[in-house]
Amino acid sequence: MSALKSVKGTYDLLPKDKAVHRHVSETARSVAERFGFNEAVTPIFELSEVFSRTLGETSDVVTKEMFSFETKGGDKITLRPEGTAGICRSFISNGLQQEVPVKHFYYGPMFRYERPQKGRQRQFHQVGIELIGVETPQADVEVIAAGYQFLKELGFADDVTLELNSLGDKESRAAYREKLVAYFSQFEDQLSEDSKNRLKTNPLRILDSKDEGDKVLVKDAPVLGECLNEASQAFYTAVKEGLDLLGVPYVENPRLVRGLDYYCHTAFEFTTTTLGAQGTVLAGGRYDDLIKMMGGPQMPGVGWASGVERLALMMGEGSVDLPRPIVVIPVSGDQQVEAMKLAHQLRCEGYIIDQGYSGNMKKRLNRANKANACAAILMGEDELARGCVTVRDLESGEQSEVSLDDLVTSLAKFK
RNA sequence: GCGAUUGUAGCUCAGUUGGUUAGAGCACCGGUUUGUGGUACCGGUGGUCGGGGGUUCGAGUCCCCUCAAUCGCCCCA
Repeated sequence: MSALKSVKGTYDLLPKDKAVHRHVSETARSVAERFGFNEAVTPIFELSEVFSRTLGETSDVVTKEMFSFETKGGDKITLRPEGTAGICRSFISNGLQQEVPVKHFYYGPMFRYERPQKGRQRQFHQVGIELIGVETPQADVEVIAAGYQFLKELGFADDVTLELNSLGDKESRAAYREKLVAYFSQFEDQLSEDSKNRLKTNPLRILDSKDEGDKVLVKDAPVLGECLNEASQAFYTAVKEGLDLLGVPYVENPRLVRGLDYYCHTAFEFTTTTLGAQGTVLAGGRYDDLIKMMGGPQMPGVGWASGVERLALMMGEGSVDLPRPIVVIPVSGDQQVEAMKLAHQLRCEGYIIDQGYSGNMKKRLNRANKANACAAILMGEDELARGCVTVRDLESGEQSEVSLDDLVTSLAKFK
């Protein structure tokens, strides 16, 4: 009880629950591949500057959520809090501008030092895709459509809402920021403490403040859309038209902003009301200046990340079954060796075979039940003498004798 | 980082205004059944009551600290 436990914000994923997580990540991989994104794996830690230089020095992720440490050689290392920075670093390191457009899918653990809650852990998992090297809205449409298809194949088409906004290009955003700061500054003393800080660090975030007082002020705040210049306007329209064309439903949310500095133009979020405060299930946007900020070439990109734990939570415990084995049971100790040999042969033929290690037949059948086995192969002295075994269908209870020569083919229905 | 709630067996929980040896269901192990599972009945293992300190003749129960989880804020997937 007071023995060892996993550290705060981490947890053990046992096979039953992992089956659900795996279904989520495999679905993502499958959809990504159909959209032309193949899996890349980057290290789960990077030099700290990979994140601090790109996420924005004032972002919460950098100021309070990074898991950082120093190596014996004095390198400052950070466990990755998100996936995009690593993919972009890898793009630069490997000279991938030669192979543009680059389309990567990733899956793996991320780390954020924050207060754990349901659907929010210190070590958690994300799947994501990044499309690098395409500056036209076609890329945004494809990326968002892939995200929608992923959620749809998990069965969440009706549980999520796609919220869409445009942050505009650099010029538009700077103009808006100025307008916004001017507006809120007149009411500075009426703003919540949090928003007073946000006014200095990230004024856009005031727009989605949950403080009631702030909400009143936000209602009359200037809207980003008004500040979009012609090019940004056209880009946004093209994205919307593309989504309409593909039948991807969305809701425009002019107050949707991003926490990380590197986003521009398209920002989107798939949200759900079923997870309490952790409503965002898949989110992303366009990051045209990120790679340049990191010291690489000017290279546009767009992508998203999605929280595996949150989606697994939505799926529900036990919503995905573990593979069902066929169990090999020697009727008495005399058939133990034969059973082991047969189990091995069938495994080599591609069957999922379980075998008990002790106990009489009753106990072994009992365990077969608990393992959710679909069939049992009973090996008794009598039938072995005839070169046969008994195959019992554990679903129906029907059983019949099968000659060892025909066994592999007659088991096919249990595969 | 801030605020609130919770913490008794592997799991879900009971445990009166502080009072002897802390209970139940499920799960697990064994038996009824020495070649046939999921049912039923019987029996058994398992707890320093999250941890530490304090008040008291006496603490699972009251107080303080600490750890963890849950909910909300910040922020985010």
